[in-house]
Amino acid sequence: MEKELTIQQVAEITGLSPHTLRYYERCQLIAPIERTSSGHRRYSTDDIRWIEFLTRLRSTGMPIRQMQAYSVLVRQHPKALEQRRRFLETHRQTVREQIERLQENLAVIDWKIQHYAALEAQESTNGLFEAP
Amino acid sequence: MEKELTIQQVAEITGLSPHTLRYYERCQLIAPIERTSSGHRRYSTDDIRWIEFLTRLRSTGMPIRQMQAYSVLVRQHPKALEQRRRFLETHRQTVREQIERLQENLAVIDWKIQHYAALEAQESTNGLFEAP
DNA sequence: GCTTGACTTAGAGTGTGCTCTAACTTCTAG
DNA sequence: CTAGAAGTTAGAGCACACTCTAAGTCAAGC
Repeated sequence: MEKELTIQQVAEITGLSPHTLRYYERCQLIAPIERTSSGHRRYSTDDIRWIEFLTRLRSTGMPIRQMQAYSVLVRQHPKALEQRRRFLETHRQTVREQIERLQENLAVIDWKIQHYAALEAQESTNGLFEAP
Repeated sequence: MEKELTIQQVAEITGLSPHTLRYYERCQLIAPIERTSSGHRRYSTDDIRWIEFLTRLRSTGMPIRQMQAYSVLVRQHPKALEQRRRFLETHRQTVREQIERLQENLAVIDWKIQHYAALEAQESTNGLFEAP
């Protein structure tokens, strides 16, 4: 059940490079991964799940420092559920604000596109009148 | 009508630092700004408008390189409306995708928060049963 | 047994987008 | 007139998040 995956396989699954996977482990975003007798990493499916959640935090703009704090919290205080929840709630709020700002800016870009389209239309109409 | 603003005033209006404003000019995101006889910059309201649009592109994740390309297009080919529109349409698409990804990840974070809340509730219920 | 390719480490290097420094000039208020 | 605040430049420095290098070890197929 608990598949043991190589770093290369995990890289393919998660979309992170082996370099980045090792880097995340060094930064303590990931707990020390199991090793074979020869020192090669073998990832469990739980590890994959954790890495996948990490990448969600990352791609919602959470800095490495904060991810570190959360990772340490999860590993060292597994029973501090409320603290974890609060941490995620805070992040959720920043993500919501991020989305809102993006939508505002998107609206302005939309408006500009409309504006250009209108100018283009006007231009071609003028063309018609100018060349009877 | 055309107010002439100092770099400090523009910094306050736009939220960019004077350093960043000079940097943007060096990178050709901004056309060379008018100068007083002594060489100090004086920004026009049109300059402000342009800078404000730039910051929208920036905060929707457009890299400086692309902003450069767009700026040069606007300045050097003021009549290439269709090209500008296409450029913005392309960017609009990437912003939409960005928002979508954020919303997906937000949903997962939401789910986790719910999950923690449920565990917390369960814990306190157990507490009730354990201490009659 | 040997080759080829994947894995290991510590540490250096890279790209992006600012951000600051130093040395100097200029403006402004008293 | 002068102090000090604000402006100028070229270029150096910084924070972040990777990304790569070098030198070596290990594993799998022939």
